[in-house]
Amino acid sequence: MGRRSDHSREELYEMTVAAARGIVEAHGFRALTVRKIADAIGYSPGTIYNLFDNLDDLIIRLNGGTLDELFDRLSAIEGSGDPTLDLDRLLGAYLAYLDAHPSLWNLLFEHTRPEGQVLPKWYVDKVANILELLEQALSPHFPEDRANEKRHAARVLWASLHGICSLSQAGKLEVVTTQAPREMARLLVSIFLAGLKTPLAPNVPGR
Amino acid sequence: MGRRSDHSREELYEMTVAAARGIVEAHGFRALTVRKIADAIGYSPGTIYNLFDNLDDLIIRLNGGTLDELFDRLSAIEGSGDPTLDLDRLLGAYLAYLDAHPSLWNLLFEHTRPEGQVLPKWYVDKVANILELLEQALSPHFPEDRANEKRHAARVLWASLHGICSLSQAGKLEVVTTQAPREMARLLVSIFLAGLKTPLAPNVPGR
DNA sequence: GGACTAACTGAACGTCGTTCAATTAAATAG
DNA sequence: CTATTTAATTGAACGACGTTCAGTTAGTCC
Repeated sequence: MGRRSDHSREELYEMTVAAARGIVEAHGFRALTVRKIADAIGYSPGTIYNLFDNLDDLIIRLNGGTLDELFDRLSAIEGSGDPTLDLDRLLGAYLAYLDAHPSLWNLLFEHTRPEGQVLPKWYVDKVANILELLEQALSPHFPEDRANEKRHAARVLWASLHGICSLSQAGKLEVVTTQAPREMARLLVSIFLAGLKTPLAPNVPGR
Repeated sequence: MGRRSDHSREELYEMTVAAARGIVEAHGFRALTVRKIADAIGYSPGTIYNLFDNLDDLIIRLNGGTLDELFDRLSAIEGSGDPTLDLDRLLGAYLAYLDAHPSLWNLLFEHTRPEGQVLPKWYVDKVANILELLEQALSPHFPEDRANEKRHAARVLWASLHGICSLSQAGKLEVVTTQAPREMARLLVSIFLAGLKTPLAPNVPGR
């Protein structure tokens, strides 16, 4: 069979990503194969390689969409100026998304590129946008001339949250509580904020 | 060819795990295949299935050894009773191991079992042993009747450290600094400890 | 020395990501 | 309107993967 033009290139692109997303949400990221995606959209595997470099590329695009969604949820909540309150809201929205789309969240972090490959700039930018929201919430704790420390703190907090969700979801924490990640994340945020309230933290890089 | 008995079953087991470890350290965990392991030890792929349930099982055994090594390094440092000092030493040893064996550390956390599979008890116990060390270091911050909170705090700290190392190693943090994980981990520990020093943290579940 | 057991092999199965010559439809030119 | 070019789509093919298992052989036991 030759050219079909049942769908435009853009339509095909959207269909492919949507199909991939559907497979991941329905059967987990281990079930995501090029052949299954092709089946789902009614095209052959080869066609997918006309749209994406390879499966890794496709996954990164899909993950980009997930980051967009996450950003939308997080940026929808307006800041109050109180870090404790704002962080609590951000955390709530984050965990709500994780609850609603565990498989997508999983794909976001469990997928790793082959060595040597770096993430494209547009992807890194999406992450930076989310980190920006965290920085905003942390702002009251840092004077303007300490923007760099704020940057670091936001990244540390983000990475820590990720660690909690990641390990508990993977069952690698020997946790008994059912609602473990939520409680642990709350505990982290409270300890973290209490730590930031102390006038000067020791051990800060560059001490 | 039939029975060879060039090696005992135990020897064969050790050889296999060692070969797997060598491949991971040399070429990363994506390069770890049953066929390559078999090549490395001079046996056929089928033999490996005489020793392990499957590749997942083999990897978990290998990871078990990594956990043992990590525990050895961490338990070698004797506690001083000062949480700041002790945590700093633990962190140092942890990061030193991560530096020395990045690929093993990678395999430890990037490997995920197929859904439904749970980690064997002996594996979970090894993790618990490491967490015990963290709990010990945190002890001065918690009275004896708050052992449960100590438990939680140790797990939160461990998971957070993991998140930092994981994300920065995967290049998913948009970090510019080269020595990023080390600095970030130090920052986390200092903020975390400062947070624990405050008599009462808000939002802690059940406090 | 013959029967039994257990180790070991290697071919085979089904799956995967990926490539590419061949085919065919749309787009363009004359 | 026809001929030519261009681009989309296919499906077979390749090499590699994890895993299985009938068949072969070497050690073990009586």
